[in-house]
Amino acid sequence: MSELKDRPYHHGDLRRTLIDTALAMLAADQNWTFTLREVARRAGVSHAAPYKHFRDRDVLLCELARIGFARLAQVMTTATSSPEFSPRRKFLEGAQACIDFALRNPGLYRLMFSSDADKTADPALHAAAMSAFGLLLGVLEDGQKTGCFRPAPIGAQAAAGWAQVHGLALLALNGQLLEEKVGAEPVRGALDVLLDGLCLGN
Amino acid sequence: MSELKDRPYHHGDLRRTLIDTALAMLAADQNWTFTLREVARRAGVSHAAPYKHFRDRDVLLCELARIGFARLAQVMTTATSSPEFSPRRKFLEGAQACIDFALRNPGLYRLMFSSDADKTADPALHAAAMSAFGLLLGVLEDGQKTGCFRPAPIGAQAAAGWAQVHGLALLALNGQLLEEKVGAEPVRGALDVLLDGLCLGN
DNA sequence: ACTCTATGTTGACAGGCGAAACTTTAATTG
DNA sequence: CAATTAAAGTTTCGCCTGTCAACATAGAGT
Repeated sequence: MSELKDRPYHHGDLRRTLIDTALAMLAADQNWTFTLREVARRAGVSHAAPYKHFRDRDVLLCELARIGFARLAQVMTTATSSPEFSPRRKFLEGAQACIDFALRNPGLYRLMFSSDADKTADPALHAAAMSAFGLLLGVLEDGQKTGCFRPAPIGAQAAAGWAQVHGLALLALNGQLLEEKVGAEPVRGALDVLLDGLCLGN
Repeated sequence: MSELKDRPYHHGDLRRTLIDTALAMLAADQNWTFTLREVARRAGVSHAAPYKHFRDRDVLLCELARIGFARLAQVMTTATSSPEFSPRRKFLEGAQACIDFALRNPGLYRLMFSSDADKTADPALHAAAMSAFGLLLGVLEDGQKTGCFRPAPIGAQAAAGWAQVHGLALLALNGQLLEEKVGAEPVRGALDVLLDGLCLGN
């Protein structure tokens, strides 16, 4: 590779480099069969060096997932931040943003929702995941208050929205939304179907 | 274990035994990190024996996934077969059956929808997955014909239903449908929300 | 200046995948 | 019915991974 051999013995910020390298690998690989040794190799560092920064592989995975949720929350926030959007529009934009994120970061998205990243073990990861969920709840509450959404139990609506978006993302990721089975714009179409169930007056 | 040492050199039906053993492991493990050697060990056979029946690990995985889809299609079929069910009821029963299946067979369900079981590589697997999808399409077509469901593009409705059910199943599997976040009966509630979007007259 | 400690390195071990070479058994066939 | 052949299991091997332990180095703090 292009790694200079004259790198000083101490890397400087290996922790960050490892994270960045792993994120790059996740971005490049649809596969996401991500080995710690490979990360070390690409970072130009010995195979055991990562253990000075992460107790074991799962800790690194958790950290990556946490970063993923933070990024996801950010893109969803910006997608839904426009104040003149109707709740319906906000829901749509947020959902699309989430699914786009999944398609742009397939490996990372899979990791975030895989059971490998044990959310119960890492409070920071759990919090990051919850912040994305909080955005959804906010949109729903807002929509109910303004009379745009039906006054159904908000938990049910949240479960429906979350499941729908997550399900669409995974199906899209796996290439299972083929046009001959599901039409030309399945994501948009499916979200419209769900929104008909969320919204009043149609 | 209880394996008799006087097993004849030839196992008899190792292929079937391997599949059954692997299924049992999937049923027992939430984890589903399933090693071929462990299967061989539990089947009381040397670690290379499986290769006489499956070219590599992925082939066995594909076969397991295929069986999973066949079973899923069966439980969904029986759940929706009652002729006096309304389309709405049929959808609900089919969806619940699918989610119940996922909860009863977490490892198998995860495998079925993981990218490890590459559906494009195995036509039989693809066909099995499609047969489950066909059930959904049938219910939707029926519902539209009888005027129970809205006359929206059926691909969009199918994508919505599929994504919703799959998403709910995965979230439930990951234990992410906690009551304080999402209410007491999130699955039923979420399905009702979606059905409001599918059905006419409400 | 000298030590201490965080950070890297090398080497080792267990365990997994998969290939090759070998052995045993069952089936086919002259 | 005996002999050959092919199927099904076994052992051995190389290469990979995660993880640990022992050692090396350099930068920080007294």
